[in-house]
Amino acid sequence: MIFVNLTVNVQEGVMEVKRRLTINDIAARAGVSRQTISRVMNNKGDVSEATRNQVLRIIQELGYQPSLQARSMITRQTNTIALLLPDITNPFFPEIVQGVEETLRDHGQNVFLFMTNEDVEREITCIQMAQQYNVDGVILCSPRVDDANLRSLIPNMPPTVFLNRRLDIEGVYSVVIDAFQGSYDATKYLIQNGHRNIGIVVGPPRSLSGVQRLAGYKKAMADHGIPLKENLINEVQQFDELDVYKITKNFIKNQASAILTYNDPVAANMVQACLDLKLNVPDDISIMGFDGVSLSKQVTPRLTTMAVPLFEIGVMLADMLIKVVKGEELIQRHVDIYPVLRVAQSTKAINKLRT
Amino acid sequence: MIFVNLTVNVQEGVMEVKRRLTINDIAARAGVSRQTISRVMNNKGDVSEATRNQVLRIIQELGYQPSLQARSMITRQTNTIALLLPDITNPFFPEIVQGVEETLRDHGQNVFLFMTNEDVEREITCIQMAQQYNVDGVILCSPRVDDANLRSLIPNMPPTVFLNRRLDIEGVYSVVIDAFQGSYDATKYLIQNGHRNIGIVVGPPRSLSGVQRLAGYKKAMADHGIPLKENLINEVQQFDELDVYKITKNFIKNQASAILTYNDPVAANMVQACLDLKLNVPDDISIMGFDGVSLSKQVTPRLTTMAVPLFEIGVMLADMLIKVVKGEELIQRHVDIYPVLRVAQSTKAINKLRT
DNA sequence: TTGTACGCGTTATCAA
DNA sequence: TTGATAACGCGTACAA
Repeated sequence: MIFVNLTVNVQEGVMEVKRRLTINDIAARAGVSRQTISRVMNNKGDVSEATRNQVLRIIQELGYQPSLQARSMITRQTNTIALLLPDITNPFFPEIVQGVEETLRDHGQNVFLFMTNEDVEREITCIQMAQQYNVDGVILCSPRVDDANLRSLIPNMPPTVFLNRRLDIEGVYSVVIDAFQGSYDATKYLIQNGHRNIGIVVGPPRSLSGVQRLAGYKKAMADHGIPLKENLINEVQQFDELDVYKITKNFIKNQASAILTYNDPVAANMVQACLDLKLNVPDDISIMGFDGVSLSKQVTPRLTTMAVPLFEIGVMLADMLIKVVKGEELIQRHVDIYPVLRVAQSTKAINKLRT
Repeated sequence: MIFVNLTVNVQEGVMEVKRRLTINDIAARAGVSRQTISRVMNNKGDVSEATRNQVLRIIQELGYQPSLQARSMITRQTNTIALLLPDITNPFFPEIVQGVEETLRDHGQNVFLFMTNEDVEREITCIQMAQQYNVDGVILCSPRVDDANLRSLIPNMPPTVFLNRRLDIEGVYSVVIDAFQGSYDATKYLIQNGHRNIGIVVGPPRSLSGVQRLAGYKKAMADHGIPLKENLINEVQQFDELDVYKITKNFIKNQASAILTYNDPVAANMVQACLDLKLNVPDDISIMGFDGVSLSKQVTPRLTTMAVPLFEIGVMLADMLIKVVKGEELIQRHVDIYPVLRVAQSTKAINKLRT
């Protein structure tokens, strides 16, 4: 948006107007046609060395910047992608965004950021917005269980890569953190460290990963012959209604020796709740986080957690999308990410005799 | 990007092609001219109720979505703003982004996200990108001290609101957190709680707020008649070279009873360093954070910090920009934000006898 | 109330 | 090697 000043005659007299500097201005100044300018800028077609230098000099001098909108009307590419996520204040996302942004930048793509607040209506609105802006692709994270809505949108969507949602539809791609496996491994780790009364907090049944986590937990318990206790399974109905103190007390009342949470912030809050209730972590109770965000290393005790390579996930999402947009064949349409156990200070082996 | 299927005759026979559905398709289908469609979509001009309904039905049915690029070529508004920040993984930013995004959304504006990594080159590139996309406005956070570069860019920039940088130039707006006052108040609080050996970590001299923090600290010390000790002032030369353990040890060696940090993550790390060094916080040493991000409430002990209303700052930035973009007069071109002391558990009054 | 003609800034096609 | 012309999808001024 580099401007040129013009004096214009209007009824009232003379006026100074700012107008965007266009390719025509450069052409006029250089005494050549628009075409030549275009050719120089895009390195397409033959231009004599003399004209090229002349044109480049003028572009430089006047500070001309082409309008990407006008360009994309012709090329049918906007070099923009839409990144939809529920909530950037969830520490799960910033690193992913970082990975996405850096990778896309390297490929000349820019990012439209949409925040959907876990709201389906809004999600649809955002997708439509993205479509109206003619984005080249979409990276979409909507961690809820209602494929139906999404499926109906997909046929009309630009190339899309999903995070944490696997849809087996032609032309749909995804990176999915294996919450089942993560939860299974976490539970197994606790069991192997002598815990039998293992509590678990999971998100609402609407949450895709919540369902999988619970399944992983149950499978691990079953595989080790430990009967489930309903009062050690705490399903939060709404994320924003999570009352950590209440459920912590509840777990304690039911003699949990270890608790599995669904992310590090919840684990951190639970550690505080325990301390406030005069319980030592991990001596009296073990608490596990999930995701391995930086917070998990900043709290005391440092959280034992199932670490996920967030930045790399962002890079993958972007890389996959770039390939699809470019029309390259993707070898893997779906990538599974396995969380890795990272043992720190918030969990502890207990006396096997304790039940 | 809602498509229409076309059968096209090509040399080899017949081919199926997807093409974007345009206003012309709707017009043809409805048996009216494009203009009528346009009028309906934008609620401009008179359209008979019958035609309007007819048109709306067809739009709905075919799922037509206008191209915002084409539209903005005419209207000269893209309804997009660029948000430039150094690093979204810094917990200072997500809440601000949230505030910005929600507010802009309410005004029909969408967000281009650019991450600059504290790199001047990249910052300039991003600004140019934003210009090429014809964004309506820019929200820019570049917390470094080199106004010169920026000043030369400003004349050609779309309306811009700065975060944490005040430039007294006509048509430039800003929201600035008063790091001087914040640091002054933090220091004063510690002094009033009996501390005299107060250490401070500040960012590199290139960092705008770093300079101000140091000034605030020095002023508070001077105002209370406490002589400065050079070895209690620790200027980090590069943010990424920050070695919290080393400086913590150094502070301890120099008998600091309290330490001022420049943000909550650093404070959290320092707390851990102290614990690892067998010092209790706050009994042996008081540590203060800055910003009051959620981390400050999640660590143990909870951090005493200078809280800043991050979400609201995002809202302000967006509100100001919206007004400027709409050509409304801004009463306040600059807004100062004063950090508020939030006392928690990481600081403590000490025996006045101790030096 | 509706339609015609033009322009926005760029690239693609073809001819010179 | 270069230029004229059309096209992209839409909105606006004006005419019908």
